[in-house]
Amino acid sequence: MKSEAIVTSQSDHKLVTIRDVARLAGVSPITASRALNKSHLVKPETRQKVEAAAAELKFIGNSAAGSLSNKRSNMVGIIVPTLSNSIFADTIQSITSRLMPEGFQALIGSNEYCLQREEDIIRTFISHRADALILTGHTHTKVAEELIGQYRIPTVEIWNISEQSNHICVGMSNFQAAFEMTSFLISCGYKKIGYIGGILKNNDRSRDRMRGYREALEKHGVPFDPALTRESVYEFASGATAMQSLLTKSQGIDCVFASSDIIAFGALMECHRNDIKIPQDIALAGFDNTTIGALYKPALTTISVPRQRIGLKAAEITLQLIKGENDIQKVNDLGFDLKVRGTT
Amino acid sequence: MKSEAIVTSQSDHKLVTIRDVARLAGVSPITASRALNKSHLVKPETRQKVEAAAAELKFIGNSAAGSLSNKRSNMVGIIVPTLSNSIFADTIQSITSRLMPEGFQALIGSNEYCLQREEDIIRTFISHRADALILTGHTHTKVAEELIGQYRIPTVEIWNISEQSNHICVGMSNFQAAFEMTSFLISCGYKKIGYIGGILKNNDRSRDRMRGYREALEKHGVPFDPALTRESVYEFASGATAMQSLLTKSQGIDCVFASSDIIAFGALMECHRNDIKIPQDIALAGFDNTTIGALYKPALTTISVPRQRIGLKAAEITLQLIKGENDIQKVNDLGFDLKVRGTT
DNA sequence: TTGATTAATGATACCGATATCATTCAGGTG
DNA sequence: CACCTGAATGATATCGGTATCATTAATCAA
Repeated sequence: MKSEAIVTSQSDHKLVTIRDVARLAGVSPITASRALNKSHLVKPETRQKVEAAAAELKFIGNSAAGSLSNKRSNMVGIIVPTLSNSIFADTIQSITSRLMPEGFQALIGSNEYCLQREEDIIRTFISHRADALILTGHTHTKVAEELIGQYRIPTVEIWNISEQSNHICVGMSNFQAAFEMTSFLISCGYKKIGYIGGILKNNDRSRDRMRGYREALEKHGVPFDPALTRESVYEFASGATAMQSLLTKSQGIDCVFASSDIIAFGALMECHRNDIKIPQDIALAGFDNTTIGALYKPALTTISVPRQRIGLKAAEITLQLIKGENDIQKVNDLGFDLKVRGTT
Repeated sequence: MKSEAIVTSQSDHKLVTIRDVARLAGVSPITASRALNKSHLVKPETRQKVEAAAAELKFIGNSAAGSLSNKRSNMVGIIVPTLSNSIFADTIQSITSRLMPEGFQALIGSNEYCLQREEDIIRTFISHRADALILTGHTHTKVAEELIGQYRIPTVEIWNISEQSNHICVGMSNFQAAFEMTSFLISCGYKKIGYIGGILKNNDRSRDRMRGYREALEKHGVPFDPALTRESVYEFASGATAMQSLLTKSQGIDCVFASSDIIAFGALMECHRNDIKIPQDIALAGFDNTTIGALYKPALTTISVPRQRIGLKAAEITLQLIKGENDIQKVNDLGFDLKVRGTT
């Protein structure tokens, strides 16, 4: 039977602390703490008493106090460019589902493709003393790198790989993938291949994909023509607009490589709208292998990126770093898959 | 000129604290604290000294210590069903963009449509002493409600509204929206209207939409026929499957109302694949007003939900609650828009 | 002139957990 | 039997901020 005082004022309310639990269990606070966290140090019988007391009081420990004392926040900061497309959401999902069971809370930030915002987010993550950071790509502000260094935050980069990076990275070669896709399109016999890429500024993934397109062309003796390229944000409508621009201003294009399925699908819609037959009138390839691209008929030729595996591996490495392990491979290439489907 | 010792061991490293800042600025720690947070309490000149010292040392305060002392974590917990579709991402985006400038960090959790997982997330949010919670919908476990009560966490519910809820809610009437859409479809002359809804279990939004569909039918004298309904998760492929099932097993359907654009678009793809003309052979309506639905030709008839405004208003109310304001409207109906477009 | 008021700053204690260093006691050893 | 060892528990200090109360000096009304 539980007696409960009716609390009239909100402010004078005291939350249950580990001392309350300890008192009810008849042990000292430290023993209670040990019983709840490092149970091998206490007698099973004691542990049960403490657990019963904690349950009875619906005790939820104050992790701020815990962090302050043991210098571990049990939080991991994750920064992605945006949440508004499911590509990064998948990665976040797999990171958190790996970290949560280990008792970590993910702090999630989106920088909206802005490095300064990323720096700000990193600053708040550090203020919360995140035990580790997971960042998208290699490109960060100088100050951000300095802060990471000064506060010694283990950091993992995802979605691109490079030997030159300051941090451990988990992903695939965006350059290589774009190179292979472009080479494939050339091998299909397409002569005038347009390109719709993401915004290049401060975005190593976009840059590497563009570079892959360009170098593949050049390797096969096709001159790179900037007039056949467009930049687009990762939105359907923007992809459609870019496609429209290519269709009107760059006559004779027989193929378009979009550096994201989102963009590609927007382009697809634009063609559909104008009764342009894919792939008969113009071929189309994407990047990322989204569900919608696979479902459309004809299905979109694309690069399959192991989004979930990137998240999982990044989480795995993060846990190792937090544990203090040092023998971790710096560049973790998880590969990609060229999915040849109906649009080429 | 800065002299910097080379730190060999990682563990003996001390982070800069406010005492270091205070020492460098020649003031006491509390004055330094005040200078950085409640600057109106110190002389401008002092503030500048402290700020200069903080900048010099690249000081980033430990918010765990701060929270512990002033009993405010400056964190707000947000739980959505999933991140894997952009609908909730938009709301999160607008919540965080309102909260960040006020100095709040969002804790984001996705329960994957599972109430028990929601309860677990709430528990970790409480352990971090989130100053407030923003939850999706009205349906939570009993324990979750108890914890929210015991720990007195101000809570806002989003994406549905109800007088019966225990909490302040911000959204629109999913029932009313589905009711109006169905009524509209009936007024168009469609005789046999199928329905593909989200999973009903533990999901008040799905239930309310289904109820809206059903009651609209009945009000117009059309008997509700369970054989014309399907449940689907919020994925393109699942919508396609449900559509396929309706097409094969429920002959004579002339219209389908899908309770989400994601589902509707999957259904659209299925029709496209089978050369079923929309809206000539069958009409189609969605819910949520996603960009892809608007872009497709014919564009999808749908319900426009003020996703960003829901987030903004929820953030606004959250801030008020944290400030201790009490005169807040309990039910905040932000309305919806019936977008009649090409598919009906 | 004096008491009152305000602005600016500081000393101390405290938030709630846990690291660290005792302490106690049972059981094993030479 | 003295000694050691390890298991279980406890006392105290500490993490890094800030609330609270105290102090000082300057301003002002009576």
